[in-house]
Amino acid sequence: MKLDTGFYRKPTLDIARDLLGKVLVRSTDRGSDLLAGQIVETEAYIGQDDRACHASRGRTPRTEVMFGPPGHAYVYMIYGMYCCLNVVTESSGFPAAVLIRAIEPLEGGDEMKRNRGRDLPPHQIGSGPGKLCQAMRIDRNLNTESLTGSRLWIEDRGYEVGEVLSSPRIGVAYAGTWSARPWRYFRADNPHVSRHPLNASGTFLSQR
DNA sequence: CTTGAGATGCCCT
DNA sequence: GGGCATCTCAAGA
Repeated sequence: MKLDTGFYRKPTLDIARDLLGKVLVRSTDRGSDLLAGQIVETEAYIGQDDRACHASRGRTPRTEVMFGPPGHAYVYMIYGMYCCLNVVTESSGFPAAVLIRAIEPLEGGDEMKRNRGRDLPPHQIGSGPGKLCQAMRIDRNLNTESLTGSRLWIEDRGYEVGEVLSSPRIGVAYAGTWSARPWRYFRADNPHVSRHPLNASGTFLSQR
């Protein structure tokens, strides 16, 4: 069942943890089938004090959506060529969001592979915030989109999550002491997680 | 396996 | 103009 607004109006760390095992679903005009993937990795960005959070630099056109009501998409472009998907959390006026960092493809895997523009093994389709947006055709046209609408939403399909690990967030070394907070969450047993610690010791297949 | 460089557009100073 | 919540490819060990 589709998550409703109430799911997103909670403390952001709870949501980041609870989104693991939920299913991100995308409905597009092209291709009649849905694209769907299980969320296996997230990061929390919480408030104007959090120096890693885009909203820490104030209320601007880009960050406006984070100050708005929960349950909407915050999609921004990074490095000029990739997009990242966040879900806005907490209450209006308090800027916070959860970055979706990795998904395990469940439906439409072939189309996702085509969207990625190359032939890839399954664990490379959605193992990163830019990768999953490319795979599911998520770009800035979906910025501010409601997650209770018909183009992009998240479902609970009753998946068991198993062991959850946390770590500092990726790529925010500039954020001073805030960079050390363990606000990244990921499934311990899942090879679709980006930069999974087990990859280095060879338990999972290579990310490349 | 690892490391390093380059791509490339937008946001904010 | 500087820097960015990234990714891919090529080269080396």
